[in-house]
Amino acid sequence: MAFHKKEEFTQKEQDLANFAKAMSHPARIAILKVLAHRNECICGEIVDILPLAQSTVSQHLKELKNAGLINGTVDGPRSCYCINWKAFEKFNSEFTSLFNNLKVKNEKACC
Amino acid sequence: MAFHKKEEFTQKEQDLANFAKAMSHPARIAILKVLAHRNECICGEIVDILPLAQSTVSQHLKELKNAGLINGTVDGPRSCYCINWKAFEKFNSEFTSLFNNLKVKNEKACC
DNA sequence: CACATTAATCGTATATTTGCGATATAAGAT
DNA sequence: ATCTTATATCGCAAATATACGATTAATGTG
Repeated sequence: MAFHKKEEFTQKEQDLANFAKAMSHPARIAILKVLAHRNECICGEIVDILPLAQSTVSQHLKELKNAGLINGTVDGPRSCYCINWKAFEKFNSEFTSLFNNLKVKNEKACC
Repeated sequence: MAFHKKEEFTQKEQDLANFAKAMSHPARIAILKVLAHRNECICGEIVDILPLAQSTVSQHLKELKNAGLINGTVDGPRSCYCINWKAFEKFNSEFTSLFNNLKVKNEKACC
């Protein structure tokens, strides 16, 4: 990278990119899926489900948490995670506002 | 990575992750924005707009094209790109189907 | 034909991500 | 107090991503 130019873009562009980056690995998609399909929060069950080592899963969880996609609370020796729905709503609205307004008129563009 | 485990996940998980990866860089978000806001296809105007070298922009365009987010046609010495709206629709529906059904009942989850 | 223009590709340096085992931490159980 | 269980963190190796300049390819222009 020589010197990351990411700062040269707008904050919104960076935010969207960061959100996307958090979801840019199948393991993290799988984690989100597990979390989304439970009413209760999960802990290490994710480790059993995913084909990854415990430390790797922990790292993915940390990244999802850093990106704000999930919330996590430490409960003694075990941790509890769940989806941060507000973050997804924010992403969804920013994502669609970027594209959806223009979709109709551009549908039959040149290429 | 030692040996990429990405194949161990479902195809849908990989597809979603790939889509997200394609959007995981602010430069690529910016490119998509430019393409979305024009009725005509653009070529090297993107290079003028972005704070990146021509070769770098070309690389980002290639990644977006490989991921199927944009279409591109070579027209002599210049190239013409535009958004692949169908891909975005597919992503949007898969993305929302992953989460939206569960959103309402989980809204007030534990953490 | 020589030259300018536009964009892709190659080679390379550096940064970041992914993954794991080992270790540390924090609580409950014995 | 020691042991067990559940997780996080550290340190490292390998893979990918990011960025750029130089080069190449393709076409139009003088």
